[in-house]
Amino acid sequence: MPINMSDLKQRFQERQYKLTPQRQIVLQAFVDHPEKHLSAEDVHNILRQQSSEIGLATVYRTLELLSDMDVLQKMDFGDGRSRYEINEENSEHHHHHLICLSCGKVKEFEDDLLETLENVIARKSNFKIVDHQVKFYGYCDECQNKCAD
Amino acid sequence: MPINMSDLKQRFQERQYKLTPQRQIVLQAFVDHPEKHLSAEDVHNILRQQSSEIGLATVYRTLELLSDMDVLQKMDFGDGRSRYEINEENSEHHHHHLICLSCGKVKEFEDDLLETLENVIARKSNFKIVDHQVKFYGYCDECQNKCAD
DNA sequence: CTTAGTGCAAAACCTTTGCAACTCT
DNA sequence: AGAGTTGCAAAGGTTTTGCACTAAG
Repeated sequence: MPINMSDLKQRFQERQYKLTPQRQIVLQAFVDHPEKHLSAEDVHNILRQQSSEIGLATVYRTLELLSDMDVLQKMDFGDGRSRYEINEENSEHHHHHLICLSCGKVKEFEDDLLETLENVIARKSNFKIVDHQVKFYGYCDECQNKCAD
Repeated sequence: MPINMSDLKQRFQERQYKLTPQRQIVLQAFVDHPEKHLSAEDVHNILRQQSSEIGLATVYRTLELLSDMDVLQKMDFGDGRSRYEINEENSEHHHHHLICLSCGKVKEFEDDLLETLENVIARKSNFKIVDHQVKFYGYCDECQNKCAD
């Protein structure tokens, strides 16, 4: 269960934020599109298509707010816009992103090995790590077959 | 030795690029500022300060060109602009970036452990990895001491 | 009711592009 | 000489902001 609704309500209350319909439908867009990395415009389009009118500025403000609350995670794939995905709170299992340099698709890869690395870093450089983001660039299965680049 | 000048000349010739003074001073800015992650504007300012006039558009075009040539590596630290650093060709030893969530400083950490992970991924998901970028978010030594956040 | 949130349009940024002038090779 | 390069200004695209209006708690 990715999102706990009652817990969410509480986290809004704590900060005296209001749980408006706009904020709910933005979050719903991410629930409806798992494994996607939606940009602000993506979210805006999804909501317009389902006749849930919302201003683009509100989308931006909501994405920032949800990121600050650690409900979403902001990320960058080098395509000139920020993208977001739901932040799994049981962050026991991290996943990494495999970005294909040929077709641009982004795949995910489950892995926990980085915990080890985090510990090494914490010890060696006295840096208290709270999160990480890993991107691998390469060529996906399909593109490798198309042409041996 | 980070940059081999005669090798560089050759790589320009191969692609019929010209080794103009502008391109040289942009690259020089990175040589003069190791361990920094310069943005286009950073480079522009550095060059203006040393009275090496250059157009900002040229800086952008040069940074893109040098990235395509793998002389520089483009990266994103989430501050709304692209940053670049010299791409060590003896890429035997990778380094990761430790980004402090409090003061924003970026430290580097040398490490090779990720090779292992790359092999695991290549086997499991049939993805041919050619590069990776790892960012760790947390709190640096100084900021940990200032306040226990 | 009171405070926070929304929508719109304008502004702010970073980055790219068209084009005439220029310069490496 | 000729192809590639520069600089400037304008355009493009994403994100932020000011402000009057609206709605959640």
